[in-house]
Amino acid sequence: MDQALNDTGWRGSQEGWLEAAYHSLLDSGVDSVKILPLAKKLNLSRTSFYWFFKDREELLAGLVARWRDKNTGNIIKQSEAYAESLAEAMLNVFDCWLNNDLFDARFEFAVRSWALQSDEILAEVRQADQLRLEALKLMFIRFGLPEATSDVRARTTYLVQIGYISMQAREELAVRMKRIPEYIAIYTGEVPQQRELDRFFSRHGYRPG
Amino acid sequence: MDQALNDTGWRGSQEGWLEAAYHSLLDSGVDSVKILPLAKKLNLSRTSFYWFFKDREELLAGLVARWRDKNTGNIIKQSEAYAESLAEAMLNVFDCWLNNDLFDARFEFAVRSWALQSDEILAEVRQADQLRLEALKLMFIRFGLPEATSDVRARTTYLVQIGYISMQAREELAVRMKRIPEYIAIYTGEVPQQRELDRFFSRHGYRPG
DNA sequence: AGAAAAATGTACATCTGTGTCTAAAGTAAC
DNA sequence: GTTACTTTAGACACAGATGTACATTTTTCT
Repeated sequence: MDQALNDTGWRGSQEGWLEAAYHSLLDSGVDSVKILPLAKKLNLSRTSFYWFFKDREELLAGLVARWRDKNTGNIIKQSEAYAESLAEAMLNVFDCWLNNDLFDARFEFAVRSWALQSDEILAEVRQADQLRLEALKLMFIRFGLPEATSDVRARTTYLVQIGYISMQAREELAVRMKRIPEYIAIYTGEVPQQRELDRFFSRHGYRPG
Repeated sequence: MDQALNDTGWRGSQEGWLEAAYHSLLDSGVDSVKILPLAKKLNLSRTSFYWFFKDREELLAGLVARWRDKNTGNIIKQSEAYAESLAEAMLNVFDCWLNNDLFDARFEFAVRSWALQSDEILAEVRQADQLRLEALKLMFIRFGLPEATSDVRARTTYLVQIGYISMQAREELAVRMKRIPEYIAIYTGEVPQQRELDRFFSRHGYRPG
């Protein structure tokens, strides 16, 4: 049987197994990340896995590292991006929710579900939450809101998104975009200017109409 | 070995297995709901399970039924409860988030995580979300808000809570209560009156100060 | 071409879980 | 107390997963 080879000239690789594990995690949760099924998907012998990883634990650790590297960091970065108004700053953060390269929502949900059965993962998730909330709160404070208000608004912003992820909704871009101005109004208390919205829409390839 | 007996004079029962399954689900997710481990916890033979349930599937179906009966319904009921102002109506809904008898947050999260690996459960969750959002939206409309605004505010209210659940935070009642007035202000656009807050605090056994 | 390294595959031992069949024990009713 | 019914547990067959040992193939380097 012909097999696709990678750069190295070999069929398997650490990356290959990790990638397969990632997809399995997103589709069906941690408990589906098992070596035997992954081997079947990859058309490889189960045991060749052990050449790249010590054991299943090491594979799972690789997944966590991947999540941490990708999702934590971009929210913080976006919350610190340049903006002339709070509404514009908020729209910068919203980039995360619409651009999968900045924030991988399905990955996020899978890891949070995983936290249910692992204290180690729960600790990771809690730390991520704290860092992200802190960054958002600072954004509100930077635009002059009082501390208590900033705290609750940061929570609202963040939790709505985590909740949305948890709903596992699959909605059209247009549907989500139509709600954006209202969300901005609720979160920031100020109505976004048309040019701010236009800039936002355009960078997400959306044409209102 | 002495064994606790139930009303019927027997050690096991459908309820007993279901209750054990429920706790296992909440603690560690669906995949932990296995007959063998449950039997160990209950100090019963694994096989006596099959006297009460056809198979594992039937046990899981029992869990879903329990979730549907408990969590879906109370949000709707609270959103329809009598209130003189939107802020007061909102506080009625908030009862759910603070009273475990009205809304079981951990159960909710466990079921949502379960939905990741089962299309059947995903459909259940989606239906529940739709019903709850619709009820909240109607509440806003009842108090005179425009439709689009009502929709997004209903989402905000609901999603913040789902997000909060997904954070799996364990916070003091006092910490959560301090944020309540801010949340009400964000969600409804109006500041709650002191007597409304006092009524709310008192029914949750909280004394500010 | 031959040697070394990298990767794969087969066989084996073990563990955890499911579900069925059957014998035994416990409970209630007469 | 005997009988009927309910519940429990032991034995068996089977499936899927993990990890190790060892032989084999494939690629790279010289």
